[in-house]
Amino acid sequence: MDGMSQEVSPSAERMPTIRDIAERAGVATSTVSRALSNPQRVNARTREKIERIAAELHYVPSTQARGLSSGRTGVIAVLVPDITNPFYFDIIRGTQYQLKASGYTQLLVDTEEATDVELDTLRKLRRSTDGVILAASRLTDQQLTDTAARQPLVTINRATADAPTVLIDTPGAMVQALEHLASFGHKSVVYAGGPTSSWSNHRRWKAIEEAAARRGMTATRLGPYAPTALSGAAAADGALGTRATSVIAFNDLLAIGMLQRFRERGVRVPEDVSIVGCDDIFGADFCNPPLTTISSPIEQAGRVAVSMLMAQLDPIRGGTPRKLAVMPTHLKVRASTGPAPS
Amino acid sequence: MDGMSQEVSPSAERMPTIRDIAERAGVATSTVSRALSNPQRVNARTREKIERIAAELHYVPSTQARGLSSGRTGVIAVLVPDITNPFYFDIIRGTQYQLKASGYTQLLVDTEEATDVELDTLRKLRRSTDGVILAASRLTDQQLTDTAARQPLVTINRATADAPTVLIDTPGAMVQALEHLASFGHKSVVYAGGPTSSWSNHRRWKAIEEAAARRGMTATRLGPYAPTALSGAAAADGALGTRATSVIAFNDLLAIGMLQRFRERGVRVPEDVSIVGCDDIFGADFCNPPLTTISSPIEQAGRVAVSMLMAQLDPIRGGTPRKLAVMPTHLKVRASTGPAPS
DNA sequence: AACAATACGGCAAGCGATTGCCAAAAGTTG
DNA sequence: CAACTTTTGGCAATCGCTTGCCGTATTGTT
Repeated sequence: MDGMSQEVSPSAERMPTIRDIAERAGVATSTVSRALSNPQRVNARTREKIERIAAELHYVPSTQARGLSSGRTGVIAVLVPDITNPFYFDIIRGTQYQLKASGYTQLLVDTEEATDVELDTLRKLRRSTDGVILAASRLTDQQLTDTAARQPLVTINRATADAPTVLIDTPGAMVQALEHLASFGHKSVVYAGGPTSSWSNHRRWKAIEEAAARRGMTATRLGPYAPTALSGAAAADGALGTRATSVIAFNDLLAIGMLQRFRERGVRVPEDVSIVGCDDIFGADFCNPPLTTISSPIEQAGRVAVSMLMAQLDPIRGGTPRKLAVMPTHLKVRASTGPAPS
Repeated sequence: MDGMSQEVSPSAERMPTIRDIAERAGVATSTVSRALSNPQRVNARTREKIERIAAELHYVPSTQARGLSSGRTGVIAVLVPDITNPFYFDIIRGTQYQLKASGYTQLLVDTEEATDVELDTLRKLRRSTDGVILAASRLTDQQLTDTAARQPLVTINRATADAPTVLIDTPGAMVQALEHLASFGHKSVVYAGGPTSSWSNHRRWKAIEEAAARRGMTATRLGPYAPTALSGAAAADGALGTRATSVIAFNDLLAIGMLQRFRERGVRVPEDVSIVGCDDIFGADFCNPPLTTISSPIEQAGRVAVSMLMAQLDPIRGGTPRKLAVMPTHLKVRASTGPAPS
């Protein structure tokens, strides 16, 4: 008995390498490498033998070594401003799903709504990823251009000339929302704006401003507010100050926060004020009242972003990469909007 | 002009390596390596010079190469059963925050509530990560033991003898919930159970069963239900069949789904039936009615898990690793619970 | 002043794969 | 059957960085 020599610490036994396999199989390491990652390059019998031994040894290739020599890492980074914002769940879901299907690993990073964190992360990731998907980037045009020149990139909800983009057509739906409100007799609307550095925020406001002008409605812009339920209180109070009868919020988080604040202050929704959110996040359907909001196939946006990135990484198989994909949106009418108070 | 030779594709220019820096600085690569990752090992003047050159060149070390030679990857994987379940947001937030502070990169993986995906991921990750945090693992005890023997591991909400664990004391709060219901005169409670493979699920039921027995209440177990709002409909219908006056749900997702279903069916909450959730997720405070639920410092659980893992990875600095941390919980009473119908 | 200790930098051997190049073996063809 | 092509496998260089081992240069100790 030599039970004393037992090793307890994890990963004590050295991991098998292609060399171990090569020795056992009586071939060179190059053959093992080919058998495992380029099967048709090697004789079927040899390959089977190698595969069997690899399985016996519980061989797992080292992504590090593979990446070092091949130049590819098999990792795609997905950067989102705030991981706890439910809007990004579905995007993340979509990218994760599609990346997995393409044999890539997803590296998820929360950039904390901060430009410098985003920039810094991007820099660090340049070496260790094959590409990145940038959701709702807070970067300036110049920064984005520079970044796109340095690493394969796809943006979501942020148009650039330099990188493929997936756009969710919320501005289009904002117009629908406005018409919906107009049909209820609302003459005035306030837009509870999001972060100044958000590109979508500007687009949404522009769309509302224009559509309101066309319809002879008064549109007021408030904010910026942080895109969180907490900020909803400030936004609600601000909206009340304008005496507008309806509000469109930058996103559902903000809208839900406003809903809560209105309730606290005894303002009835939709009797006294109508409110429209944006994104149709988790919770929009069960808040009180359920929120009229702008819905879109967000998970699909994530999937599309991945496929655009894949096309960029492998231009041969991917064909001419699409430079722009626009996801359709539609207004989902629930109970937070109603006739204007008379 | 030789504008023709311009390269357009991203990452066209070769990335600078320590060799480039070494040449420019007139030192050996080993010195550069030390200056950058072991600063006190090299003379201050040399180091500064190297750092300056590195900055000029926009040098980014290759994590691949670093990992290959050092054996450490700087990556910690966090595995969660379902990335879109809001419960995990805060955990993820917590781990992300703490990992970043410790200089690690977080690799987030969704195991799709599937044991085999979990196992497979774990295997692949063995080579490419320094450790893993396993939230609400669906593995069997045996599988968990094997895994813990192979790679540094910390579990959340799943006790093992073989790995440090962070437990959220929901069973304790279940007792509180039961007493809360009892004080309202409820004589019967149904537990809308979660996935069979969930360890927490069993613990929660055990706690309820015992506490109910002590108090002379009738406790019925229903399920298993998928821990999603969608399954809430089935759970609600099931609960109605038992004629119990109160229900405790496996988690808030399920509880919120039940809330919606009860509303559809004209069952009033809490007048006809009281309902208690678990986790206090995003949405629990603004659903209709706001949900009485079990709350805990979840983000902190994530942070604690990371620090336990760090202690495991570096036993010298980390001191004797704690094997168990229990996060306190408490009942958060909102409007979904009330007096038993007479 | 003689000796020991310490600081600093270089050499070179890896880490575990991939891959271009080459030679031997096997298969084709007229 | 000779000449040629295709398969198949091996050799060895690389990828970029870390690190053990050594030789000097510098500083400190009696």
